[in-house]
Amino acid sequence: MRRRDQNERQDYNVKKPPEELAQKLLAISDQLTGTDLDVSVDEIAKMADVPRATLYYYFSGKEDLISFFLSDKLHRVSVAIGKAMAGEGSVVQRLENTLTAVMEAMAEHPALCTEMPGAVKEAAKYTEVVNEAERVMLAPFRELLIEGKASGELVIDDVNTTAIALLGAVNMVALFQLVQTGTIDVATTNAALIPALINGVAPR
Amino acid sequence: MRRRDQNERQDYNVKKPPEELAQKLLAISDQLTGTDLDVSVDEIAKMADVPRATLYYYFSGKEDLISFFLSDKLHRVSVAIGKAMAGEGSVVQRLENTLTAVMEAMAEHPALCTEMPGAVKEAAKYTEVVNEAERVMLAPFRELLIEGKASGELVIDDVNTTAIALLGAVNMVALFQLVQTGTIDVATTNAALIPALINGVAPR
DNA sequence: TACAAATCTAGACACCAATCTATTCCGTCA
DNA sequence: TGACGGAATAGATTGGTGTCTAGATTTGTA
Repeated sequence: MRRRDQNERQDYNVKKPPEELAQKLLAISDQLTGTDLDVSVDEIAKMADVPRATLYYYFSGKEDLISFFLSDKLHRVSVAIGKAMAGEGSVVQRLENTLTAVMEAMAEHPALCTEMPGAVKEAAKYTEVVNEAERVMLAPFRELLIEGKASGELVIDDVNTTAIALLGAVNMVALFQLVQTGTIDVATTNAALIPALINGVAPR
Repeated sequence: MRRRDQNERQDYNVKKPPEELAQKLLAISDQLTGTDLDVSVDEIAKMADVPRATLYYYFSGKEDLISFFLSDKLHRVSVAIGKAMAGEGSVVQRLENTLTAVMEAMAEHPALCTEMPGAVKEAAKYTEVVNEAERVMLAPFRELLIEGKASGELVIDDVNTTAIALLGAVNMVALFQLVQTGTIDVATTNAALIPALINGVAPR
């Protein structure tokens, strides 16, 4: 699907979709679990009861449309994750809370864990979404790690790598759960996952 | 792209491609880094100098073709990973070696880290590949964890979840490296990643 | 209200990729 | 040797994205 190689087109949408259209689209957003390639623009148009031409009027293409959905999901979870990160408690406690919040976000919006690796892979196309994901899901980890490293509450070599590893671990575990069982059992999964991430696998 | 919903078609290839065709295909396998959607069947056909229709004669469709490539890559790395797992040293040592081997595998065959999450997501379509990935990349971790848990060399709650988390961490770190720098610096990355996974982030 | 500008939409089309269908090729065997 | 059958392939079909244009509708404003 590399049709943009020559004949460059704008990757971003010039016009912002008006509120009403945005509402209609967001209303069907949750039905789009396998958000990426399984749904045609035509289907989206039908579901939202919007002419296809209108979608192309407001969005520069399918990628832009998909980005809109993913961005929405990221926005919706950003507050919870931010709260977990900035809340009360020790750094370790907040790190645990944040891991939980991310897992909950993925449980609630499966596309976040099913599509994000694909978006990262094609970061060139999904610049916006990847940046946003970085802000919402990765930055909190990184900041906690920085804080913990500074205060001695955590022992970390490379903060950035470690943050990515944490997100990757949560993402993959969530993805497996999702594929195998259809949903994510946040409580049970986190009980197994978080200690492994915080304490490692070597005995203390 | 859901054209197979009704009118079910066989997901697997009935005929095995003859040696010559297989050779031609595997010869171009390494040029296919972004293996999944970026390459059309037509391009594969041209690269391998084979008529498109012939590919459809031997493979049940694009997915089957992609699976063929991914399986090949998995086979090629399975020995190294198996060796790391079954080699000399303590469980922790072997776990480190295995983590390194997986990272090296991804460095050598980027598709393994870029495409695997997508394949897991669509496990229904990529049954074969996912099973193979499970055997090659996940089972080694799980077995080491089981062994370590039994011997007390490791402390683990849920072996399965932890194994997935390890793979997810390696995968995501590799993916980021790949996207950001174009290659994976195995030595440097592992130096930062492995301690975090083995020892966790909390101080000892 | 009436007109103009901005916004939106229908419909047709160009293009590309995946896949199916019907044909050709070619070795074997009666 | 010629008809059968599987291997291989050319060409057509289908479905989806993205483009374009002319008209319809809404909005702003005098």
